[in-house]
Amino acid sequence: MKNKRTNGLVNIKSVAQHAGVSISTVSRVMNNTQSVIEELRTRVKNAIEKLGYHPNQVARSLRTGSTKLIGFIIPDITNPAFLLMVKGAEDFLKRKGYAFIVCGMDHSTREETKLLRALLSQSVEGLIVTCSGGQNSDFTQIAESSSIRMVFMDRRYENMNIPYVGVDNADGLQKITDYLIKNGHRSFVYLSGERNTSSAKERLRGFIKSVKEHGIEDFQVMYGKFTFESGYELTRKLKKIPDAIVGGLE
Amino acid sequence: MKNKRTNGLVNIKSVAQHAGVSISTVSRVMNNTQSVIEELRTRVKNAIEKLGYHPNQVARSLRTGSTKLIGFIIPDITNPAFLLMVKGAEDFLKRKGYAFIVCGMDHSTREETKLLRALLSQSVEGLIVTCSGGQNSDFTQIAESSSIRMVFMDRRYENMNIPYVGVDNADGLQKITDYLIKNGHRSFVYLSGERNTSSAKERLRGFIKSVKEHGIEDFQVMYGKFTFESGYELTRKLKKIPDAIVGGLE
DNA sequence: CTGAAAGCGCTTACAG
DNA sequence: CTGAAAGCGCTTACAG
Repeated sequence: MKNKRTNGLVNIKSVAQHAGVSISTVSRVMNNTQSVIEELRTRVKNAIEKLGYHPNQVARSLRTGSTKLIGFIIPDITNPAFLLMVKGAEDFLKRKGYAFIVCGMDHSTREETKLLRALLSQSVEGLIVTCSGGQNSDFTQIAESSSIRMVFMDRRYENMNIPYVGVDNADGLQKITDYLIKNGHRSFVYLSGERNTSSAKERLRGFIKSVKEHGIEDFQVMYGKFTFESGYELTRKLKKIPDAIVGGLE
Repeated sequence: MKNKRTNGLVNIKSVAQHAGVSISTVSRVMNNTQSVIEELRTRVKNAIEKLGYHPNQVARSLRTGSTKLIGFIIPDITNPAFLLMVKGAEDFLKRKGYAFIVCGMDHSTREETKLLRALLSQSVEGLIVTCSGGQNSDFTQIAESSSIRMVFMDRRYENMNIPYVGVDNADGLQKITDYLIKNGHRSFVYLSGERNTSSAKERLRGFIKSVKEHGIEDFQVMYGKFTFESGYELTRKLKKIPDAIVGGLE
């Protein structure tokens, strides 16, 4: 009943023998893919139950090409902001029978490329990516030549023709800044996250648009990272206190 | 060059044809598992490079029984405390060529069992588990009959003969409480996390041991969850303010 | 409705 | 050193 190669899982053959049917029949009962007469069906079900059989998903994947595996690539696995987005997807896809490979690449473009390769080797069926920076030509090339299904989340590589899900960063920051100006603030400091990420660029664009439209000239842009610590450090460097500080951080 | 079943990945056969060798030779070059004469070796390497070949990990897994996949089961994927532990393991195992399936079970025992089943089906080679509560008989039974390699992290099921990595909760809380008593505090409120988890029990034990040893009788234990919010709510319920509040939370 | 057979893409004894 | 063949555990045409 135990087998080293398969983590001790019983295989379809042993179920078939135990039930006195062919493996085809066992497969049909499991997947409900063709009708099987009641008699055999119950024998198979009993055997499955008795042996504690669970189908080997690796073999199934190889055969069907469907791994039921989705890969996530995010900048930092310990940042709750990213994990909340992952959880949203997880709650939905778990019900569809998918499992997840979540990988952090520590904001590293090289690591990002390595992860893409690793996840492709694992034959993930789809990939959700919050990318590391402004561009990554290796990543782009590999992804495009692989025909993997993929979607960007929160940040994207703009030169790639890949679907993207994210908030309207530019509009959000513009509205925030409009609001501050409407309330009488006239001098600004803007704190930006990693300057080459799409989200940082879009947010800055919204801020700039607002101050320009209102003819504000007293503003300064500071670049840091998408962390609380970075916001703290940047503000400590301030020479003079502005009317308002706008944070385009995470 | 593209193939629907394999996400567009080139297979070993096409590499072999392109290089004019057998697939055995391609495999040997890739895995460096047997010597191959220079001439063939370079032809294979060129073919691999040119076609952008990456071996299908699913097929390799089925053959070798080694999926290079480690599963994590943690109570909540959005809680940084758990993710920091995951990251520690990740940093190490990534260098060994392993990928990760991280799953949150929302503190649900039923979900925990489902995840175990799913991860076994995916043929993970090992499992790292921070468990949901004090016991889960389905979980125990499935795990034990599967011979999966497994280790508990931070919390464990005490009735299982499985390795466990965690801090010495009892000793820690005892020292904290000793310290407070030494500094003159005489009345205590103890805030506990989910009362049936091993970590909550151990911590409470350390606290109790300390107060008993010092003959302190003015203490009260309150049960909540391992969250900041829970700590807040519990303290709001306090009728009178003690000398010290001891938090056995995360 | 059922079973025997082919095949998914690899690795690895086996024979030469 | 190399290739042809078996086999990992499934699914799915194919024949009956």
